[in-house]
Amino acid sequence: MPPKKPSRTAAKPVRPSALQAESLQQTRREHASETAEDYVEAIADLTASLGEARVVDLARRLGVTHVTVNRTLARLQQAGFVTARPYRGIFLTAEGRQLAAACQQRHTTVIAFLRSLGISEHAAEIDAEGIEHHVSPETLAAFERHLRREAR
Amino acid sequence: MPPKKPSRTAAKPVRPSALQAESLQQTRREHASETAEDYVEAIADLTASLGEARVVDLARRLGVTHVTVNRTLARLQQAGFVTARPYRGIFLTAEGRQLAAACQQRHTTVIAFLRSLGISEHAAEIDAEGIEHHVSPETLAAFERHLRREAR
DNA sequence: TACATCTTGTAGCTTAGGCTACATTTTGCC
DNA sequence: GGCAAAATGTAGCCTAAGCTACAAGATGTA
Ligand SMILES: [Mn+2]
Ligand SMILES: [Mn+2]
Ligand SMILES: [Mn+2]
Ligand SMILES: [Mn+2]
Repeated sequence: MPPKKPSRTAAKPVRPSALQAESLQQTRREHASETAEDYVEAIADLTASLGEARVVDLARRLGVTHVTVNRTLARLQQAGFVTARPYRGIFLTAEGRQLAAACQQRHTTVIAFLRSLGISEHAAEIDAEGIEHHVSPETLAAFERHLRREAR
Repeated sequence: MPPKKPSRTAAKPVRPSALQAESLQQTRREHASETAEDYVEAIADLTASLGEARVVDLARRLGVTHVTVNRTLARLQQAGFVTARPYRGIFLTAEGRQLAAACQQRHTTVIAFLRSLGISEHAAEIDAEGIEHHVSPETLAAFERHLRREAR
């Protein structure tokens, strides 16, 4: 017989499709909030070190043009994370500060966790910037647990 | 004096902007290849279990409509990862199979690593789907090292 | 063989996030 | 105060990735 006749009436795949679909949908949702998270975190960092966040500073730090920053800030304002008046600095709302604090904390934890595995500072910084947005509360807790165990 | 007069002549921020910009740019590059990776991996899985990958199967597994699958497949064909003839199944090129194998391996490693930290199967599956694309070779090696250590 | 159902394809819409080019406002400095 | 440079804003372009609605081909079964 020929090697593999595709049976039209689906035999069960190894990894269930429903679970992978759920995972991918969650990943897409995380990507949708990722920009907001990186922006508020950057704004909080800049405000802490410079007293305010300006469009150019954000553009430099985020690695995009000031145009991209401007349009994104408009959305973040709509979403209630920042306040901005034309030609003035950018500031976080209470909601924005809360999100920023959570993101800063998570970012720090992810980097510390990667470092604890012996990963170089440079690679840890780079990988953490992407990984952080896909770390569920359960996984974040496991990272913290591992760090506490390491500290013993 | 007022609390914080923003000095226009940038004092050095805590986290250097250049490093964060580099990290974010790398994250965006990873997102650009993410769709291709998830697709070839799904095509390989389906081909292994069903003998071929069809548009509907991919749509179900990826959690999107068949329209989205169709347009993405056109791009993957352009990129040389898959071959497809109208109304026929989808198949990987040699390059596609190579990418799929690497992604399957990495996916497996990431899940095993998360499980080894005590994370539940469900959370591990979901988080791995996002995390996998942001794991550099150095970090992947660290995950494997940790798994070998655990196995002792 | 006919026909209903399943599958695949396509037209056209939306949003997000990049960009260049150019206009306008603010700021620093003489 | 005036002016150049810096910062900010805006118009308009691109691509990716999602969608609904509809068209057309393929398949299985009566
Ligand atoms: Mn971050
Ligand atoms: Mn990030
Ligand atoms: Mn994935
Ligand atoms: Mn991601």
